[in-house]
Amino acid sequence: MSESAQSAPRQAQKERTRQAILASALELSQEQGFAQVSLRQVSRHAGVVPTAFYRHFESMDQLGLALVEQSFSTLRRMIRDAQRDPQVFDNIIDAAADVLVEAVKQSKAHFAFVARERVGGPEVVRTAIRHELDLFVSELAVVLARLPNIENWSSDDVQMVSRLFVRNMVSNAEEVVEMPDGRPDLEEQIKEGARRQMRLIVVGFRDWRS
Amino acid sequence: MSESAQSAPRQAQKERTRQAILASALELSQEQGFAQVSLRQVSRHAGVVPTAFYRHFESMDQLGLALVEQSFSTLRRMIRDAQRDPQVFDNIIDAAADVLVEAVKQSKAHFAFVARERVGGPEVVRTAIRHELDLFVSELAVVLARLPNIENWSSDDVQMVSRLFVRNMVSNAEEVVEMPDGRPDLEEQIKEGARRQMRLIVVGFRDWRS
DNA sequence: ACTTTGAGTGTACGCATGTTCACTGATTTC
DNA sequence: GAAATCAGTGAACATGCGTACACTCAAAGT
Repeated sequence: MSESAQSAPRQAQKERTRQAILASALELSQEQGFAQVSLRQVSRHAGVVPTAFYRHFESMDQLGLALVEQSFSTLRRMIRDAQRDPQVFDNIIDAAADVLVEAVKQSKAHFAFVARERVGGPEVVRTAIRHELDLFVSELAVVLARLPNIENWSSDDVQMVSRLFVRNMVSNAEEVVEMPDGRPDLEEQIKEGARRQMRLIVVGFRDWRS
Repeated sequence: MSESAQSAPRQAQKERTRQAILASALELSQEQGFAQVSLRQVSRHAGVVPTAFYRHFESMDQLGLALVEQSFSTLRRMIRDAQRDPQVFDNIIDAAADVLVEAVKQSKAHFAFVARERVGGPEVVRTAIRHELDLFVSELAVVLARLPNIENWSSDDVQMVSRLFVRNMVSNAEEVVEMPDGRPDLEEQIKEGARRQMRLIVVGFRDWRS
């Protein structure tokens, strides 16, 4: 390597290439789905020869798993931030809707990846995503269980609400992702939809348990 | 053609081959997703030489669209039958849960196809599925609007409930599809989950509108 | 009877793919 | 400053792909 970053320490340059490969795979996946992206396409797009790919990932499957990890670390940061937000205690629903739409907007590509590959990806990737989503449901349940109106619910009920919330999140992420660019009005509409659906879940639950 | 069906009338034999191609594509899609299935794989599996494929479909995309059509005709038959069932008037929710699980079990492959290719398929297929699902939401809304407890709701509300029901149907179809074979206990669990979620939607809606 | 039609065949082509191997040369290690 | 390391190179391969083309030979049309 002599032109793009001459004096980069070796490890840093390697990491940069690794990120270029990850970013390329993520971008190419958006157009055709991860499973249709070839090792050569990714390498080409990352500005690297196909054989160099193997210095970073054993196979395309491993690349896929790395993308799953990256995507969920984004998601986890989102829930951790939301937990610190005092507004969440007053009004989970509006907060969640805001956070969701904002997070999806910020890292659209990662959400798109999860939504798409959850059902459409190679089997190892699908399995990994399912596992991460299950974990995420449990983590969200912990957050929800601390909330004022919920603290005396059974843990099964909390788990179910959490599952419904996550399912909703995935559905709405799908919608935001499939949304044509430059239509912020639609985005507001989706956010409003998400809000109403979450309210529905909470209201329905409260009434049914009484 | 001389061995497999010597004296078949020409048109009938053609139709039979066409169905073999459709069935092959459906089966192969389950393992790898439709987009990874090649024209040659389908032809091979259908017992036909690759070039013969073109006598039936212009391209793999067209095959995909034919599968979408086939899948939704299954779905439509299901809703039409359910509409005749008097039980539906008494208890939409249990009826819907039964019908859903039963229908999915009967034509698992078609539901799997829709659930998978809705987000993971080639763009033309995705678009077609979205369109069909939108239509289906509207059709279901018509059915729902006739129901006793719903007849005085606004049509917007009915449309939204219908959308939530269909979203739920897709989600649950995904679960049934991803379900390991020979575990009827899980199936009952999914059915119960679907029932609870639909009840949630109806209860939530009723209470919020008052 | 004889001609036309058209579903299915077989060969052949150019192209993209995943993986192999021996290599280069700057950075790191000593 | 010599030696070792290792990210990235470039040529070569076998394989599977979509499609073009000329073909066969029963069934359908006359």
